[in-house]
Amino acid sequence: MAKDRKNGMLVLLDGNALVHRAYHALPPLTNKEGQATGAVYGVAMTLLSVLEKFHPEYIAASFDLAAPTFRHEAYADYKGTRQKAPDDLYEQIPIVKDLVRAFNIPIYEKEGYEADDCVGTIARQAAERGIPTVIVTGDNDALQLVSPLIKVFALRKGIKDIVLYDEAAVLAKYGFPASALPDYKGLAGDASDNIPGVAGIGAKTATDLLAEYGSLERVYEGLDSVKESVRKKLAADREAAFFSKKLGTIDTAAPVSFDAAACVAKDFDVSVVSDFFRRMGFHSLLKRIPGGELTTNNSQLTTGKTGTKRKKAKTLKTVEEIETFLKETNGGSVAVHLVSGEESLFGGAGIASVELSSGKEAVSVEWNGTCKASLSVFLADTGRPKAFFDAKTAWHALDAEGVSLAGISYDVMIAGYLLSAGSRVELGVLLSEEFPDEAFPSVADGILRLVGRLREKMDSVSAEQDGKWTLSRLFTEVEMPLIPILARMEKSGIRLDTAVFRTLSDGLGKELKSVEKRIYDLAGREFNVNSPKQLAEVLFSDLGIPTTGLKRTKTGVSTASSELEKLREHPIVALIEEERELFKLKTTYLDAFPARVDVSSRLHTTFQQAVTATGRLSSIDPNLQNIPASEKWSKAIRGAFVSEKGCLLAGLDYSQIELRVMAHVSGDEELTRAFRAGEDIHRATAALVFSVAPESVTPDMRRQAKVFNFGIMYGMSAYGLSQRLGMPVDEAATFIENYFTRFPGVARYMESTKASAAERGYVETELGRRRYVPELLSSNRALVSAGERMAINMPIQGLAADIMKLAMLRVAEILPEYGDRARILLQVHDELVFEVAEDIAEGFAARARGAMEAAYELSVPLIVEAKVGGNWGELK
DNA sequence: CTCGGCACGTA
DNA sequence: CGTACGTGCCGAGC
Repeated sequence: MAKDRKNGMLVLLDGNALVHRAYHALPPLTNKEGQATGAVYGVAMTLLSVLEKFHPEYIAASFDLAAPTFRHEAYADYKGTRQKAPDDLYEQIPIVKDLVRAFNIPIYEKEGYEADDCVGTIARQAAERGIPTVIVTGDNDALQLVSPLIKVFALRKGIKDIVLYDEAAVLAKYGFPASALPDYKGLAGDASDNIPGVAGIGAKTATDLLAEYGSLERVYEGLDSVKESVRKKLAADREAAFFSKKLGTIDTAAPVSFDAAACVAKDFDVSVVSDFFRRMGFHSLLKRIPGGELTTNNSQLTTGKTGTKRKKAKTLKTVEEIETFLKETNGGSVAVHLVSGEESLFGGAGIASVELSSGKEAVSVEWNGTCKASLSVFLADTGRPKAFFDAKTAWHALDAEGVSLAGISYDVMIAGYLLSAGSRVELGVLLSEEFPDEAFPSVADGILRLVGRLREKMDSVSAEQDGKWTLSRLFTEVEMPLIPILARMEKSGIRLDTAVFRTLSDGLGKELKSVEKRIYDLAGREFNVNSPKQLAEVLFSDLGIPTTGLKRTKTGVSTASSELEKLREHPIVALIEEERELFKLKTTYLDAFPARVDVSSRLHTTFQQAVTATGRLSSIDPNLQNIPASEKWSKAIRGAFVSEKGCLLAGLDYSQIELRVMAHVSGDEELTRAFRAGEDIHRATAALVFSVAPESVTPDMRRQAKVFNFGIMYGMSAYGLSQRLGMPVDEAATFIENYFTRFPGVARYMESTKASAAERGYVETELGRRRYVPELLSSNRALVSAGERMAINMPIQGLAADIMKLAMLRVAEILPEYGDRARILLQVHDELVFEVAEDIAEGFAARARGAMEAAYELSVPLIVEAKVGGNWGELK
């Protein structure tokens, strides 16, 4: 939970306690020099988590110094029973100090004092000045410091298991207030520090005494009223009790003094921290430092906030300066980069500043006051063209602050994606690929430069495309206008009846228990059914089921359901399949989704526009494009996706869009004829390949033809087909041969696509969307075959995706007529889900259907089926 | 802890 | 040895 910027909070790190905790929580890691780094890694992880979580305004760390403390001088056995920590732990302490210094964090330490004395003293001093403080430690001793202004962030078992203790949490844990913890040690002692306490008094008695008397002193004052058995023990060890309390008390009067100015959390030098992480081999942590992924080994390219080697963007502070800057752009395109507070580990949530670049000049503007107001006008102005990397995310960030974004003219993320669909599109990657030797004064400047570079590249691709459509047209007329539509869909979300999910989950939980029990009975022992490894062991070794004819995976015999199918006779197989099915449903959907709904019970996905190799959208966090649709579960699960009161859901899906597209791109006469005649395409296919009259096609023949139709589009082999249909390979081969004789246009399409892909290295859709297929250049035959299948499929799947995007644009055009009474919620590749006011639902569905069918002209009809209902389950 | 492999949900 | 995705769990290895 990110806090506001300037929250005035102080974070104090107990260096030694964190090192100890991290050392024991992680396996013994080493960097490539063989240096032990496990504890350093753990502390680095913790530090990053703390910064990401609190964004403190002040921060400091403390470490023990070697000299003995007053505790050792007063008590020779202090920590006497503690095993000396291994050398490779101590070796890491100086490295952890380097880590802390790399982050520009001051260190407080004092000879004769332990780190927690320094931490306690600083915390007390800060609290006296009204500064809220969080102590980060791996040690519960610090809990005694908890007060209204002081909290303790304590690592427990691992390093991910962290609890933030305030007064109530300490009281709940111990049954007495935080301040009484030293008294508790006085009574019960502390074996880990070899603090004796009162002999014979343990946790239970100590807690009872403190709950009643409040402190050690009061216990002894009221000794007469304590029951005899305990009184005797207390009386005998009076001196030890007070001495133990003293030993167990953190000294908050250590000779250190909190210097707020010195502790102000400064933006650190990204290159220093990233160099440190590289030296340690912590490559996975690089991406957690803002701008860290943009740094190269020797920090040449640093687009983070504080790289030292590049000139800084000028910071504008007044509305006049902003207006002057905008005026000088002469209405030209301005690149915009919103800097979130999160991007600085010492910032906070929300937008912190905005970087703008006109090409001539790059500036940064703080996001507050009149500057924010002035920028808002600019951002909402349709007439001011603005370029972004990932405009949709910016749209949401601005929307969250009540600012509208219009005039999105260029998104370099989308442009980069269209130019290299399939490879990952990240700003840092694009910049270093296009401008390897340059540093940019601001991210916005890099974006603006990319606009120019990617536009040139796209123009040159478009120049070699001779159809009606080109990559540039696809970009300008389809992908760019789609951005605000997707943003609105994501913002709308879809309502989930969480009660339905919870009830289903409970039911499935019980069902799972019973299925598991039956599996264990049959197996003769308990094991983890969800572990393919353990399952294989049980099936093939314990139960002795023969593995002949089964596929193997890298790690052993496959237990995929298609393989288990072959073991049907054994009663355990059906149970395993049921277990997997129920488990998947429960964990992926039923348990995960209710936790993600907003206050209105709506679930918001993110549609990714720049990831798939074919032009489809993808849906993540959560994926709403793979909600079960099977006969068995769709009613229960999709039924819980409901319409708002007074509204209905409308589901409009393209019927057989990919097969229609295949008919279109292949020009196959028979396929085209069947679609034009409105025939059932699978039945028609079956009639042809089985050489029977359409009316004599049996359901099983139709099922086989359906498998076949899809198989063809994916470039399926005879072997694959035989597997799917459970027939011998030669029979499947005959089947395929027969198909291609009956559909010669499809055969020609396959061959010509493969040939042109091999020659040019890429395939395209009719709208100019391109996919490069480097696999075709491989010398590995399997890879080439895989490449051929991708090449065959992409123009089909891709054009279907293009058509759907066009349809979304056409539908979005009619939405304003309905005001806020109709909106798009979801896209599931060939289906759109709308939420519409009840009274107009049917009428709207008819309009939207018309828009979708007219989205693009194919040589065969595009047919859309529309259904209206109160929930998603009723729409199929 | 992080990440690859497996399994499985969708079109 | 059929395309395109995302997610959850396990278990090896960092």
